[in-house]
Amino acid sequence: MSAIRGARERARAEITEAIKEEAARQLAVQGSAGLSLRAVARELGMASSALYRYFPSRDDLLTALIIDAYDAVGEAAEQALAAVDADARDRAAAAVVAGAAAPAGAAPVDRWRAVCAAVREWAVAHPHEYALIYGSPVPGYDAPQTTVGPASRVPLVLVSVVRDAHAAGLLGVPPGRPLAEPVRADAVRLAAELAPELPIRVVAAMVAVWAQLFGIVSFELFGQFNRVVEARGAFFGQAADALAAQVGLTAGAPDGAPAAPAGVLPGE
Amino acid sequence: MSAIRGARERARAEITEAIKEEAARQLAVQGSAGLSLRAVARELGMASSALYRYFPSRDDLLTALIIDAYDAVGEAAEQALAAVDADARDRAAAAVVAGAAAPAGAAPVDRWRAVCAAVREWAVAHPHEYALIYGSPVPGYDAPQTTVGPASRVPLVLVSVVRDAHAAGLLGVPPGRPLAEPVRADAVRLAAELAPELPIRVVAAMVAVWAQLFGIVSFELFGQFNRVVEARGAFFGQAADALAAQVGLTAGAPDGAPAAPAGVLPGE
DNA sequence: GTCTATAAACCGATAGAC
DNA sequence: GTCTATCGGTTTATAGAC
Repeated sequence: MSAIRGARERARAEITEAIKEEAARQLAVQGSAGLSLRAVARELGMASSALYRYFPSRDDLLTALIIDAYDAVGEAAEQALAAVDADARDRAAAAVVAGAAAPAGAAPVDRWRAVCAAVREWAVAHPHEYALIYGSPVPGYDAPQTTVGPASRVPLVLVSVVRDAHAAGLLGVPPGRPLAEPVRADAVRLAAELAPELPIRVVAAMVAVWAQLFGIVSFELFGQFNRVVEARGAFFGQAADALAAQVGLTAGAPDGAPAAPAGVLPGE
Repeated sequence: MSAIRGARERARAEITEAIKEEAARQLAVQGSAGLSLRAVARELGMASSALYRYFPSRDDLLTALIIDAYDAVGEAAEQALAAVDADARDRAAAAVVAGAAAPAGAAPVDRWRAVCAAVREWAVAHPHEYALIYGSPVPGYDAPQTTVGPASRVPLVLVSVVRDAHAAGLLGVPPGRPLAEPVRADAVRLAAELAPELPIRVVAAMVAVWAQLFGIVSFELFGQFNRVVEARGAFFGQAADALAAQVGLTAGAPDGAPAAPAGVLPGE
């Protein structure tokens, strides 16, 4: 009895997944405004009315797709961070055999770069899902509160990189003038929510950098770089480095000295 | 005879304008994908088929709207620059009476700020036109070559601010590491096209800054700043200052001296 | 140049049989 | 849970009268 309910739920989950997959495929050619329940049903060989057993309305399907997209890019960012750390630990272990320093993650700037690159790579690989979450709002659609959790995964990864750097004493002071008071107030509130130990200036800089990062990705994906920037990956890597500097992550030593040579992404 | 042709053409131009106006109004509630020739006709009290005498297809109407939007934001930027210069000249003239220096435009950073603010203000005032040109690409629509001229008005204004600063010896060296080779190649090509006298690093930085500027505007307009940034205008102003520093515009002195509180990175 | 009429589609959502 | 049938709308685009 719980067995047949299990099977039923499994079947339901499978069909739900198939619907979302087909919907995502349609998103890729029609855009979010062209997503049609009927077309999805047609392609899946079901009656359009059957879909309503899985998604009570078109907007609910859209919400599911949006959450999936946020989760996908968030997971890409998290995994990229884990991967760059694992890689660094491997190297460190090899060095320890030769008699060197302690185990740790990768250098802050390398972690930052890895996360940024992962976001861009996910976006390039899934341009329509990207447009769904970071492009023009879908007209007539209001994102429910359930999307904010998944939406904050990428920013949280970026924050964690900066927090770790700060904890390790590897975070400098971001450049720029003192914060205007209302800006400071926003940053204070954000800092209290997600990183109380970080300097307020750093928090404020992170918000700006967060928007700027996606600005570059959006310009590439939405065609603004056509006939302007050809070396997209290298350009992005350079920009990511500059963004790191803006939040106080320096390329080299704790405080001052600049370190490594030119900065192109490993994946490029 | 040429009189009646003149009248006819005037009437035609007026109706064309009315169509575009109504279409823009619809864009504001439906989004670009929901723009419908029939609805425009209905609202204008004409038969839908009559519109085809003015725009051969829906895409042509869309193209006209896109060009208008690019022109509008470009003009806003140009006028803001002219206004800030005029204002500075007024003040200078008043000072001359008191026996001070020669006439000139405003300070480079102020000009930069004015242009950035004008772009944002136009975007906030015309969110749907903004989304049309800087948001997700309209599915199934390919922008014709005729849009690239109007599209480059804003970047050209930004370039002119930097060029003037450079000519006046008021441009510093942008912070950051040396350019990776493919990025340099893009920047060299762009520099040859639109500002041969500018240092390559500055040109490269300008491209990044251009994308970042619109990244901030897009995040604000597309809802990513909801419940995150409340002091939108002040935040944007601060970010615009940081972007100015990235292209080498410093807040203060002519040449080297980092006049303002920490204009450039410590590592550079 | 504007109209009516029409073609040939499409859509979200619901009712009710099975 | 899936189906058929249907309601009540929508669209782009064209034909042909005036």
